[in-house]
Amino acid sequence: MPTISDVARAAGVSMSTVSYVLSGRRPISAETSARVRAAIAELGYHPHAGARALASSRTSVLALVVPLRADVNVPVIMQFVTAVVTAARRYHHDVLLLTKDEGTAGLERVAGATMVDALIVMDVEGDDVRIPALGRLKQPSVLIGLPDDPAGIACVDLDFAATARECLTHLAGHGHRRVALVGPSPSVYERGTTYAQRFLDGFTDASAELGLETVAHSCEPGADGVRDCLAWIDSEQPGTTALLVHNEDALVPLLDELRARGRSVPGDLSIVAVCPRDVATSLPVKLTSADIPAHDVGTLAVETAMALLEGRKAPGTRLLPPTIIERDSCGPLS
Amino acid sequence: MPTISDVARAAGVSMSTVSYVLSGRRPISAETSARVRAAIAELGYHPHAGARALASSRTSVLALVVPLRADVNVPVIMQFVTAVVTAARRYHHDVLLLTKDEGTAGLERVAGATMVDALIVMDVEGDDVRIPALGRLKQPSVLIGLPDDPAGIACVDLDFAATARECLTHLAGHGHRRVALVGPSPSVYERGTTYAQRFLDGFTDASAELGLETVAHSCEPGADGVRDCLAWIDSEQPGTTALLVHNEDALVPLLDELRARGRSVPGDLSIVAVCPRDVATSLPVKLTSADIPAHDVGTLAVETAMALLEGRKAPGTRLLPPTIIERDSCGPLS
DNA sequence: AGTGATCGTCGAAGCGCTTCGACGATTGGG
DNA sequence: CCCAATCGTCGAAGCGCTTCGACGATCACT
Repeated sequence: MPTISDVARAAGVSMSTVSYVLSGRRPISAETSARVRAAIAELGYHPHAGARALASSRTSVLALVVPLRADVNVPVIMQFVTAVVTAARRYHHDVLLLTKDEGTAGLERVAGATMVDALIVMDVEGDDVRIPALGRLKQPSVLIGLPDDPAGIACVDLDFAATARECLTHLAGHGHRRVALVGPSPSVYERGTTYAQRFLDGFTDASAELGLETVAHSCEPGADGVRDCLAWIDSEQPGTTALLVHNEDALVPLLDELRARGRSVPGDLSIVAVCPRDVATSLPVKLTSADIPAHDVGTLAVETAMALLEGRKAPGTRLLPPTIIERDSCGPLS
Repeated sequence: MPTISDVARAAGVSMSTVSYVLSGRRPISAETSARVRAAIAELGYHPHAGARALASSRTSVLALVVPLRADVNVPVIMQFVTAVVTAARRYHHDVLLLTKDEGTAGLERVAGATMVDALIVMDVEGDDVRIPALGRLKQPSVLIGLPDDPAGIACVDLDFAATARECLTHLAGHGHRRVALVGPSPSVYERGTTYAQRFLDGFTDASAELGLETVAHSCEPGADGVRDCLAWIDSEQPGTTALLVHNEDALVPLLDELRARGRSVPGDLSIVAVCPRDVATSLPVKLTSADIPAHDVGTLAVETAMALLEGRKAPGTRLLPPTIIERDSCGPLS
């Protein structure tokens, strides 16, 4: 492995000149620069990441903390991950993957060892113990999600309250007056994952504003969970004409069950789903949906982290506005 | 941030003694060791990863290259990823996540910069251009999958040929003589992902050995793909009594379609699926399946990498034996 | 009692890089 | 035409750690 001094020797310049060619932090003449670059290519030189980190106290690595749990749709998680990795690469950064189950210790380990420049944390809970820990680190961090008290940490997420509102408005616009919310698994609420609560709050508020009759219920995973949830809705609010489904994994069994009961979509029942595009379009009925912009949120999280690293931009909370995409699952009230 | 010399001063020893306490590479008296540990805890000392990497040329980081493509089931990919991360942590290593779309350049970048000690590469193709590139690196690597020519690189995977054989044997044991293979998306075959081909080869061989009548067909994603595939099978081999499904994403639309046609499982048609446990058990019919042991494969990949790093064990190919789990989708021929 | 080993510790070299200060050579403005 | 600012480059000082060689002390055998 050639070092920077091999390159310097080959190009007939000093080490520092090579360094400045690479970093652009001082002006270097075009000829020198060209000679250095030629030497670099010739020798196949790669700067040693550890040495660079030691000398500059910058690592060009971002930590990303992902949940392991299965109660949130796995492909959605993966979309966040790939968005973060892809965006990080555009800023010449790599991504170190941590799992949520390491908890606070994992954050402190990678931050304390100066393995990363910044941290991005997914699946934060309302009263997440990791938030005070993040505050103590010398690296900046960005949350994907919105805890009760961000304590000055930057947050990025979809505006779930506004999303619920938009969905209800859409349904109301089609004449629906009785709507039920099929929520995530109860474990998501219990865990204090705030997106579920924010969606529910938005749902409740908008329901009142629009003068709708609504009920809401969580939905256990699996076909049984869906059946129970539908049964609950039928008994609690008979005559429901539309479902707002905030649960990707319930969608398949839900459509199955409705077909089994002979209830057509959107003829007998309208559905609006909250899910990524690809999920909405891969089902037997193309679902009218509020998009989960995992790609945008992940990208924005990286951009926020970069802004923080460059010292610009006060951290704050960025909630992306919802996008409703009309497809085939939402009809007028018959 | 305290450094090792702060710790040394606080404990009244030399830097090297602190280092030896931490690494255990030289004997240190119990009292000294205790004093050093106390100082470390007191000061909240964390060794600087870059400095350590520079001095020792070891990073305690593994690279993991994941596919971005959607033609292979995303939750399965995620299972590999979490298995690798979890196993790596047991060996005090972290995981740097790369995406396949960076190709050879990504490998060379992280390896050239000495960011990682070893690389684990998922979704390798038959004639994968990354294999020669991996061979040129100074770090060892492990493939999850089996290329045409591993060129001396260690490989870990499920034995897909044996899996196909076991599945057919299972079906034959239930009296089935006409079986159809519902394969992955054509793009998986075209891309040269060998697991699909190995499964098909095992299927073909076992079919001959067992004297079965069989056909095989790839299956495009979505409900339409499934319908086309079923239509092809019906016309090509009427009287097929069992399906061997090597395509997680086809499972849901397949069961839908069969129900729509009024064909009961396993009454009219038996199914054996190749998929992870949780997929097999989350469908309306609990599927008899050959397990995709993503967790085991990921773990084994990490263990192989560690063995390589420690210089023990000649690299080679480890194919895990299949496990068939009987559930409710496979019945006797009626 | 003599002699290797081994134990327990220290000091120093060096890993490969960034960055600061210095310095001669150019510029540009007044 | 002079002075200050800028350009282009060099040398050296670290960044925080591991590891090698050295050395006195202890130990286990003869």
